[in-house]
Amino acid sequence: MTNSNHFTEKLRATGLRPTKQRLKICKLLFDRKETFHFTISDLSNILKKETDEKISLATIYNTVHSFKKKGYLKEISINSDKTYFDTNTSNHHHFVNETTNELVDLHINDVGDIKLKKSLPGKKIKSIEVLVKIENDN
Amino acid sequence: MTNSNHFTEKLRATGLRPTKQRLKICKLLFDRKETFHFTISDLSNILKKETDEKISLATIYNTVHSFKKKGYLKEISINSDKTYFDTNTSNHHHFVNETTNELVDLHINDVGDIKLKKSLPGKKIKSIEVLVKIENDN
DNA sequence: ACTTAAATTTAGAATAATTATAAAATATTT
DNA sequence: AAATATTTTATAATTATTCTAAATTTAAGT
Repeated sequence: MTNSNHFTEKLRATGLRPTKQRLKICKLLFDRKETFHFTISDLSNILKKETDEKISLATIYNTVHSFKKKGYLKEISINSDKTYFDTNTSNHHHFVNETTNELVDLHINDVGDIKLKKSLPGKKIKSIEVLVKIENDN
Repeated sequence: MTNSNHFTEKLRATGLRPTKQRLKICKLLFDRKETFHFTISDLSNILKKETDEKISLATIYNTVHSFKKKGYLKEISINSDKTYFDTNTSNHHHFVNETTNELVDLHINDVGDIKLKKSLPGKKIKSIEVLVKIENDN
């Protein structure tokens, strides 16, 4: 149960009580090598399959939002009808496949320096994000 | 009525009948120097004020979507809770002010060449969009 | 362990944005 | 002007998300 403990500590460290539901969701989201991009609906479906004791939809919303607030997740806006979350919270970019709606991470080092020749007075830059829209070759 | 005629032709040219409602919305959206960023709700509110004969919400949705389909408008995804449309349909980038949610265009020439060091086999790049998140200095 | 207080989960209601429907109005074609 | 196709409209339906308040669980104090 090393993993469980790991998440228990992670949650505690940020002031969240390690409940059954949160631990389950942590395992699902963070026990993987690859970045995971998902919608609430994706997550809900996976949980429905993988879990014997059902987690209510309200809890899934609550959990994802508190994870986001604590910095475990990032929200990404690719298209307006779906809200994606990303387990990769570092600065990075994305490919989005417009045919399939699939998302792929694009590492910050895989994009050359971005030179802005315009700036807005009185504003501070928080981040620069690149979205590469792709489609299947035909 | 040169302007009206102009829009009438524009609409006809793309197979849309120049109705009262569409002409009104055309004038509102395209009779301006600057790019206009708006949500359906913005547009609806402006129309409510500026128009004597009310345009139904369904028509506003229909019109914006057909304008988008015809390429008069671009949809932009900045944050997931608001759907913006943009009268600038050329390739360009955006600043988004995270404090105010305001959008500002960033011309394609104001961003240096973007070098991608990674590519996805079997995929064709359709566009590369940069989003610069800013906030007010303090 | 037992009690209390605070946090969390939950089902279901409420809200908000968008889409669907089908009748009435308008535009175009004949 | 009549016939046909398109568009507008009000309203209903749908969907995603948030709210609410009661029940449950967790953590802390004893």
